[in-house]
Amino acid sequence: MDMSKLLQRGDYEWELPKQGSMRVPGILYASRRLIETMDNKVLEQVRNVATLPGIVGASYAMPDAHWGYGFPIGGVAAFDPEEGGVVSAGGVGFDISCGVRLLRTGLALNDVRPVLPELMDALFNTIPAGVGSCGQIHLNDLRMSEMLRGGARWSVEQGWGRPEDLERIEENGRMAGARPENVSRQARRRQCDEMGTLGSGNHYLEVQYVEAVMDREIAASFGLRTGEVVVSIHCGSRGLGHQIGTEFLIEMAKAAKNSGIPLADRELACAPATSTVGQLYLGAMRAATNCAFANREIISHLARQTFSEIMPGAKLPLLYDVSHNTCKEETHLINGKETRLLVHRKGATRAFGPGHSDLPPAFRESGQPVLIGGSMGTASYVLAGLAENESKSLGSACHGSGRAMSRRQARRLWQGRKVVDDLRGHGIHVRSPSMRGVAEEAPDAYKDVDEVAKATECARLARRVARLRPLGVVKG
DNA sequence: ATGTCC
Repeated sequence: MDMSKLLQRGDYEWELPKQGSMRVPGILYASRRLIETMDNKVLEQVRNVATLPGIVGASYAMPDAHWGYGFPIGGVAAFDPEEGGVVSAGGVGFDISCGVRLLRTGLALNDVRPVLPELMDALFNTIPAGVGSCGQIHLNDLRMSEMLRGGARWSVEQGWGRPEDLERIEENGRMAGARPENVSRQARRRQCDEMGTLGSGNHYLEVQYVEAVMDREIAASFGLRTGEVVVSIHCGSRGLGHQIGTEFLIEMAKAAKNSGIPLADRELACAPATSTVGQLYLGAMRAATNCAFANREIISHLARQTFSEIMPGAKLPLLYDVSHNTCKEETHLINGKETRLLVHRKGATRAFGPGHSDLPPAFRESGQPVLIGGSMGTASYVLAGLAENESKSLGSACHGSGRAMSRRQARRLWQGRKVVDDLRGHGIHVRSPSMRGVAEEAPDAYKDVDEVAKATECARLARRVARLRPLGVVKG
């Protein structure tokens, strides 16, 4: 990255000063090394987002930021609807409400290792993965609407999940304001056989163990102990979210033009939040959020069934489920005034700190679990939100290690089969329908997750709680 | 991310 455009505000904070048509400055949180290796495109996209109507505070980039569609992945931007603020489909991302959840198992590493190959085969056979994968659940139009309105609550009602999971999902597993009637026939059709499927790309189910605990008190309150096996699930709203994103990008391109919003990049397509298109998108996007919540709940149910067959008595309680591709209505303190905002987090995780009123009682003292997915061969992290991030990043943190290179570049450098064999040599069992997908997801195609997690803590966005090591991966 | 170009 061209460092000459940035002012260093702290060891882990960099400002892109307001200039030209920018309405607010850009703020990037990262170590010098992470900033240096970031694509110049990230800075350009942070700048572009800062020009959009109604943006408040700043256009933010998290330590894992990289180049995305219009908005950077690892970007946070909030807009005030009463000041002409916009909503943007590209600011949410194609995979609406993509997110991570973490299940504890109560099992020790040594109990699981002997059955690991068998366990991974069973998980791979039970949980459909890959592009266009279909599941056992088929939804007609009526049930589709119920799912889109009910989210994870609907899954639980159908018998695919447990009632006690719900308070451990953002929004209690059901996003209010969902408008199933705003979801097109095409989006519904793409989703009708895809519930309970993982999808492709960077989506996965990983069996991991707690390798190290950084904050003993919070780890204990989360029920995480060194050597315990956990399961992480990373996926989103599948074909439905993608279709909604695609359709509304077109509608928003028109809406921006009609509303006279100048776009620095056509990928920034957006509509005033109070406009017809803006409201239609919010209703559809919230329905897609419920689809993602429902999907992760069903996948958890399948994982629980599989575990109980191989490890009788294993319960797999949910620690937390949080999205990292969202636009949410939240109240934040802006210039000393409580303001209702539309907060876009694209490849960024909500990370509310201790005492936040939106958190369930279980996390009021610790702050919200922040689930950070690494790449296949490296680590994942559990962090906890910090109250001081409210004024820094509107209560947000990073979402993963972030890609360090394009998929095409990764395919040129590695062969999927060899990646699987290398990981097997490190004790990690990979199951995937696509060796091409595995090559694209090779561990070295990602940034160093340890450095990203450290920068997130040093920037005071979240506190590191535990480091997770993969044992087995089902990869889409 | 994605019925990876209806």
